[in-house]
Amino acid sequence: MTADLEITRLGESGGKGFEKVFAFLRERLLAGSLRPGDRLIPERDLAAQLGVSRPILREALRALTVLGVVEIRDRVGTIVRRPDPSVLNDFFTFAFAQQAEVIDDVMQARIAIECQAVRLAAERATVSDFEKLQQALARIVETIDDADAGGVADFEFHRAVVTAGKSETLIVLHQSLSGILMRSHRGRRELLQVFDTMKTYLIDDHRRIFDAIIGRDPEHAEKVLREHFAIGDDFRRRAAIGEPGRRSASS
Amino acid sequence: MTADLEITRLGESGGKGFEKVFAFLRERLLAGSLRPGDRLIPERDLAAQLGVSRPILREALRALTVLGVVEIRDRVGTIVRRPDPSVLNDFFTFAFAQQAEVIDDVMQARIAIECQAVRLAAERATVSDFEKLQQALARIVETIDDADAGGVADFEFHRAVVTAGKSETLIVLHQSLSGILMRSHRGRRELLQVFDTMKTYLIDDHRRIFDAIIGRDPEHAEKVLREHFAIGDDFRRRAAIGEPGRRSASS
DNA sequence: ATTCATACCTTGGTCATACCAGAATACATA
DNA sequence: TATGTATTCTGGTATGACCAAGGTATGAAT
Repeated sequence: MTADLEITRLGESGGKGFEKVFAFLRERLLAGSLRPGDRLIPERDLAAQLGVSRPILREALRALTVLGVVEIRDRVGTIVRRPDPSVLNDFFTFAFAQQAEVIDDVMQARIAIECQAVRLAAERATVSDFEKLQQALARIVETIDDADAGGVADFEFHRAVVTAGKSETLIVLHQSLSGILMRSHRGRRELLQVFDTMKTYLIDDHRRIFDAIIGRDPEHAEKVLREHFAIGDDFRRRAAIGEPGRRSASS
Repeated sequence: MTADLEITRLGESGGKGFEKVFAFLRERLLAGSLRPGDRLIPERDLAAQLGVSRPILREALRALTVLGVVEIRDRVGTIVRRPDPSVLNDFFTFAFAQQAEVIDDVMQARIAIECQAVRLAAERATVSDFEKLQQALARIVETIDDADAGGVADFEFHRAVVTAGKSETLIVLHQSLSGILMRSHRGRRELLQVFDTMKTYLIDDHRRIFDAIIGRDPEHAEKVLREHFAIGDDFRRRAAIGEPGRRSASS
């Protein structure tokens, strides 16, 4: 369906062109005049009705695009999108990137998200989730000797945990934060730092997390996951100071 | 200072105009070639170097603007901004507008953030933080009979807790999530649902959280905070189904 | 030499027009 | 009715131009 905008007295709208248009569209979007799935009228017409040129109208539409509010489909039209939190990725990428020193800080947020998610997972996980977790766990065992693939498997397991939590918001935040960590040097290095003593830690810890979820024990699940992060951090810390870490994992 | 972009082999960059430019700028921003405070070269020059027209270049710049990455100053230039979390609010306004059903989900994320933050707070809080928390606590007691002010005081306390955690990432996320919850109907209603039995709950719970932080006990702090949320959720649930909730707060 | 007023250049803000390519649609044909 | 083709519609992009005000250099006045 095409949403025909009721344009009324545009001249008095404050702002200079872009600001005016953007504000107008935002109002329509937030008020609900424009609903997900609606298709805006053609750019030329809309620009004319709003009293601005097409380039300016497009600036506003593009701005709404990066906000995930609308989607401009080539040779089709501009349609209102269903609020999709995934656009947060772009934002977080900018917000936290380039600040290498905040990686540890971002990690804290990831821990926060996962610890909450694992609780929810223990309550909400379905049989399907169990299977996914099982597979992820198996993958970790399989790739235990491959640094790269192992890192991916590790990440996938954690992602499966969060997914099992069934919280869209947590899933989105986790995805965003993971992206940041992935891009960081430390994040990549982490994937490579797999010495022998780490293998059992990796496998056993993840299995315990899995068991806790299966056992529907949120409290224990979080506890185990939290320890998992603590130990991982310990490993990373040792690696950072140059200690080979060939000794046992006893702190 | 003016950041002169080293343009190299632009033709091969994938994407169609806007996408190409946006990707290029994003890469520069993320890589650190462009740092906060830097001023981009004039639009005309930049457009020429990137091989696109000025309108397209402006679309990309405008997109970066809504992401809070750069700031276009009229008749001055485009300068790279320091990551400013405040733009998240504008963003979330769209992302979760009129989607009341996701409020509970967002709340899960808030719980996640705060539970992690309170742990950190118990470890990192300074004397200054203690004072802030003390004041926030006192404010809660003062405004216990005022629904509006009380709601604000409650929020301020939680904010103080997160702040005391000294994690920029958690602070940013908390602020954003709080913004969403504030704007929601349920969020506002929550502030109004202050029946008598809730008063002691409000005061006692927050005091216990405060004590746990003072006592440098992360484990206990999280436990208390989590219970606090659970009870609050219980209150809200009862209010939602119409039960006056005059009974005691026992489970 | 210092101060200050003025003209000039720069730079973002905007508009109008034009062309392209492909999706959507209408229409003619088998 | 089914199908292939021509037309229209729509976004994607490029040019060139004009405006207004911030910056700056110039030069006169002190």
